Amino acid sequence: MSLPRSTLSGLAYSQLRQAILSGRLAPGAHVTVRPLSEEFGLSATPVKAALTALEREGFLVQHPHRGFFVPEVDREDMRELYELREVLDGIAARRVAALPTREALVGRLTSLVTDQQAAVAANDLSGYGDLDVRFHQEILVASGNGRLQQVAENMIGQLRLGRATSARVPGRPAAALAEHEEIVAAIAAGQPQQAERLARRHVRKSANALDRYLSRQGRAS
Amino acid sequence: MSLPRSTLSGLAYSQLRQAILSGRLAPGAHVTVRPLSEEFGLSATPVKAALTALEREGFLVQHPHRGFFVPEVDREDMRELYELREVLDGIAARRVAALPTREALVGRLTSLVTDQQAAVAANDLSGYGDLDVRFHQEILVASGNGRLQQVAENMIGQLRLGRATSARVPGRPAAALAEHEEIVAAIAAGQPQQAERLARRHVRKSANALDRYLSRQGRAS
DNA sequence: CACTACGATTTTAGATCCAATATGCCGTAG
DNA sequence: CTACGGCATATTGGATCTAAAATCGTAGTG
Repeated sequence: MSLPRSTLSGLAYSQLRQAILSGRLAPGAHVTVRPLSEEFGLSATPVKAALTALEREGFLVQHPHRGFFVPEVDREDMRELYELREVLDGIAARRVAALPTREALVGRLTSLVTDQQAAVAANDLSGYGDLDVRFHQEILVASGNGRLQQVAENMIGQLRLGRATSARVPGRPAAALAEHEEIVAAIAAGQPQQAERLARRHVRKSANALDRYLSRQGRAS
Repeated sequence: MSLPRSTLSGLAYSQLRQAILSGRLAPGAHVTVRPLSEEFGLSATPVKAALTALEREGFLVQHPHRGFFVPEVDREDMRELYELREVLDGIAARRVAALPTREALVGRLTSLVTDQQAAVAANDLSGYGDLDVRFHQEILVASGNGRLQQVAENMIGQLRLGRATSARVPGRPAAALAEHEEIVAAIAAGQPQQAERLARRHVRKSANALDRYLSRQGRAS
């Protein structure tokens, strides 16, 4: 949930969020007010408001009287985040599989899966990553539970702070794609329990693949 | 006079949060800055910071250029909140049932269940309600997932905004108590799957009981 | 040469001030 | 009697300014 765009605070909020998620403000960086207010052409007040809002969402951490820092998401944090995503994505899949009006959603998901196949075939990792995020977002939005959507998207955002993504793991995109197909099939068939089970397994497998990959990388370096 | 050892914003935050959750600031109320800053003996700045923080957590809603209002939690909101709580409490129960060090937790939970039996026997609804919150909080804290704890406690807080609680439903406390005992037994026995299943069913039953009760009340009025 | 104490600088936290916007009331016209 | 429009008021959103806390560099001492 973002602050209203009509206010300057809202403007500073979205700019800052973008800067953090894009990595322009690197994890560990000390975010100070004055350079930002100069960059945005604003005074300190709306920038501070944006900083406190982002702190509440986990995109910044605050040390009293020292300021705001971009958090460093370590493997333990990733474990926490994936553990939450597992159940959140699971309940979202369960819900949409029970929707009488899920026809249009299934169409959009099928189309996204097709695009994902093309991206995997072309070895376009970054493109696949974007499509993957959109796939999960479609399901979250369609779940009709605004709070669920908000919390899950926040977790996805925090995961992006740890620059590592499971799409980087060799062979993972192809496997994830097959799991996406299974999930869509369960949703289309109207099988809530199955959809939840598959969605949870999908997230769990992504988490495990990434974790194993990072541990290999850690030993290699 | 002793200055607050933390920040004044933090002071205003906890005071305000308390005022909202206790119902002193009723749902629908327009929360304005100046009366609060006078009541707390602070200037506007820390009060505004507290308001924006509470807005991010769902304890206030903001209309641009109009201000902050205490949200009215309707039955649809309660459905959303309980749906989330179901999976959050479920994963927490699953985690603690897999902990090798769950002995102390089981002791605390057993003691809480005993107190709950006393409260139910004495027909002390408010006392039971507090013990119920503490029961679920113990499990969340012990889960070791800080983000899970934070999100789940936020949902519990938002549920408290809807003044209705399942503890008010005739017969529900006794039933919930029995479910608590089952959950503790599954945790003590080290059965993660069973613990998750029972915790989810427990939340679902509370939600259903409350929803049916409210629909009866709605018709009666 | 290392360590500590002190002071200058930076930066946050808070207070106060100002402008822009929404609301509510009242009078007037239809 | 109702609907519309403008004026007065209240309240937010934002800017500026001050004070306090932390950091960093430097100099002096053991």
